[in-house]
Order: sequence, then structure tokens, then C-alpha cells
Amino acid sequence: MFSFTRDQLLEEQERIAKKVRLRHVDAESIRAVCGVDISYSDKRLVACAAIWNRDTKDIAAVSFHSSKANFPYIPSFLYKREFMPMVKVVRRLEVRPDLVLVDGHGILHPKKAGLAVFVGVALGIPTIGVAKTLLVGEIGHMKGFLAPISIKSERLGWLVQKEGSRKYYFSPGNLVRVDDLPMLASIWGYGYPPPLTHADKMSREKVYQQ
DNA sequence: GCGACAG
DNA sequence: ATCTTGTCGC
Repeated sequence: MFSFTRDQLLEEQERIAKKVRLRHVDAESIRAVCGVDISYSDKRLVACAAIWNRDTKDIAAVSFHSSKANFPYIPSFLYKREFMPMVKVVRRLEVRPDLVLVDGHGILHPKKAGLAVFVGVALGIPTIGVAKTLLVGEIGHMKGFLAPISIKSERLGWLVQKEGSRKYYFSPGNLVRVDDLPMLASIWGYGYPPPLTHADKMSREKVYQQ
């Protein structure tokens, strides 16, 4: 099988980080939002992509991809474990989403190359990383539901927390700008993104019955 | 050297 | 992520 040295993985992250393009996206143009998540049962995994329609506020399409986990979970190298299954499950959708939300960090990462960066660069679709815990970065002062997060004074993401809700960490994966994230998070009211809630639930159901 | 460490 | 009892709160 394949083995990788830590340096090889770091080189791969540095290469992908150079391919990221942070571009402005108009929130009004975002209609189909896709959430991607993965559930596990031992070494088996099931990835689910769920498209949530911003107008109907309901799920418009779903796809699954089952495979075997071929790499362990190592902090800051999650991409090696989940990147390919996520790309495949999104490509399996019959509809091309306007925005992809990934369960994990984007450029808010030691090498600016989190899981959402790999997925976003591979797909060429605006992508955002949404994580439930912080990996790196310093959190600024909360203003409304938002607090900027930066590394060495460079703003790379946002802490989003609606009153009475948990904290979520947003950062660009590709083709969106850091300062676009607040407007995009407002689409679903700053809570946990509905597309990710559905993808999480459906991937868990699928891996359970399989 | 020690601790921290997305999912 | 997954496993997994009881407990707090709406």
C-alpha cells in the first residue's frame, strides 16, 4: 500500500494552498447550497452530499458514496482521509451546486490547506469550511453574531454564533472571500447550515443500515 | 521537552 | 468520528 512521510503531506498542502483563489461571490446568486459530511462504521465510510434550496428551504437532491477508510485521522491532515470521498459524492449529484459547505476547516489551517480547500480546488465550485471546534487562529471581538479569526494578523475566517446556539468556525475553501462569509451565513440565519445538518443525518443513517 | 490537536 | 449512562432543560 501507500505510505507518506509527514514532509510529503506538508508539501501536498503547500501545493494546494497556492491554487486557492479568493473571489467575491454575490449572495443573491447562491440558490443551491450543498452540504457534505462523512459517517463511519469501523473502517467503512459513507459520504453524503445534500443540496438545500435557498428558496424552498428544503432538500432538492442527495447523493451517497461508500468506500473504505484508507488513512487514519491525524489532526491537520484530515484531508488525506476525507477529501476524495467528498469530491466523488459531490460529482455524483445530478445538479451542480452554487456553493459547497464542508464539515471541516478551509484556509483557517496551519498551512492554509484544510479539507475544504482540497475539496474546493478539486471541484472548482465556491466552497466554505464549517468546523465545530477551532484548530488554529486567534479570535477577535464579537460583533453581532460574528467574530473575526486571524493568524498572525491575517484574517482567515469567522466565528459564527447565534444566541442560544453553538459556535461554528467558517473559513473559505476556494472561490469565496473571507469577507463574503458573513453575508452567506445570513442566508440560513447564522445557525448550523441546514445542508450540513441533512448531510450529517443522512450519512449516519446510510452507514448504519449498510 | 511538553502540550495541543478539524473529523 | 464513534462508543455510551445518566442528567439538565425546554
